[in-house]
Amino acid sequence: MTIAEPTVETAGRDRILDEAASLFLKQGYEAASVRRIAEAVGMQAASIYHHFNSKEDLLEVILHRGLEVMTVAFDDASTATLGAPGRERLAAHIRAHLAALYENGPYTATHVTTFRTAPENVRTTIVPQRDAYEALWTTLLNDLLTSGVLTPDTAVGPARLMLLGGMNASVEWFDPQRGSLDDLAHLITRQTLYGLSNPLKN
Amino acid sequence: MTIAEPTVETAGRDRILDEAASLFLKQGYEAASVRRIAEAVGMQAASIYHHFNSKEDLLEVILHRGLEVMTVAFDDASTATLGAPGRERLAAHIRAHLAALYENGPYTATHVTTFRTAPENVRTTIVPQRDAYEALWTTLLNDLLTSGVLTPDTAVGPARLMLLGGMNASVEWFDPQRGSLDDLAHLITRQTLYGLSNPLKN
DNA sequence: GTCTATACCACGATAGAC
DNA sequence: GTCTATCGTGGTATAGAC
Repeated sequence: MTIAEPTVETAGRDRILDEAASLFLKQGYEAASVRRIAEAVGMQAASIYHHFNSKEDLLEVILHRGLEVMTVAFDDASTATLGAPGRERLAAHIRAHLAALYENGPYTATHVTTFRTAPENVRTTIVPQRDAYEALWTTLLNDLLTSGVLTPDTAVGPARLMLLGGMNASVEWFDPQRGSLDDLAHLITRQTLYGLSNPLKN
Repeated sequence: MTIAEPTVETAGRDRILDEAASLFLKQGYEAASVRRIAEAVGMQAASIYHHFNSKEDLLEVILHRGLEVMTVAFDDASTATLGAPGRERLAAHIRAHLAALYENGPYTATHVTTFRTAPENVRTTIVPQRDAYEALWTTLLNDLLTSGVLTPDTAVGPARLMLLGGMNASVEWFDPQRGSLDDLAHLITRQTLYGLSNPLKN
């Protein structure tokens, strides 16, 4: 075999990122030590520093990747529902955000749970990409408002914060091993659009 | 003055709890050191250990107090709306939970943000009280379902998780200094009951 | 009840061999 | 690219004077 093996050159690096993100998600950034991360990967703590300059650097890469997963999912949902009715477009984007949280590694869930208390310089670096993701949602909701899908008196800003907050909060209780992601997406879409009130008693 | 001064004997202790809860809220439990907490109080780190056995002990007391604040607020809302219509009762309890988060010290907000990654033995100690608070909400929502305020096909379990999750997630963006708590409560109540959908286009 | 002094340990990170 | 060995720091916590 003289043909080069199709090895992914970042395999070792990605392995570290996977384990680190999982531990940051479960224990929090400060509580997860570099030694413990290295143990999970199966190497010595010092070896981590061949791939990353610092523990903060590790977190920064993970937070960026979490946002990248969300953003790609959002864009995919957008192209997949280009001419579709407003309610379907919203449903697809909700489903996409939840898929980012539960189906593409721990990066997005880790982002969502660790960003608020991350070291300030790390947060500062992440903010622009984060603003860009939120702007995507603002644009989507504004479109739905303009096209009459949402009530005219909808405050788009708070609505976006509530919707994203509610989805992200599901990491506290939703277990993708036990529940169906489609069911969760359907539930959130329905509750967001129509609420819990009994329409017969309005 | 031979009459005893009405001093609160736990003032020093409460002072420590206040500063510790604030720092746990802002930086997370692990990142906030005992030395830093002591500095905020204006004493030496060693003095903290006259009032608490350990840093974990400090966290445990704070988490318990956070739940106590929530529970008292819930019960007050219950007695205040005893004979009231279902929608008003729901509105009052939503407002009460948000008041616990933003108006009675940092305890409830700290509980909500640090419980998930708290050391396991601490979490275990807290769980029963936490379950009791969630049971209060389950009972309330079941009442509203039985009395026809909520759609008959409402899944009370997920509805409770979504509602509490959405309210708790507001700690990431709501600033009680800048926004009105009544407005927030009204917004969440309205969105929970009726959703964002334009009723004219249903 | 608060202080000074300090024990002891785990942390992030580096040096340098292989 | 991973290892062993180690450095320096800051962490929780304790001892004992005042």
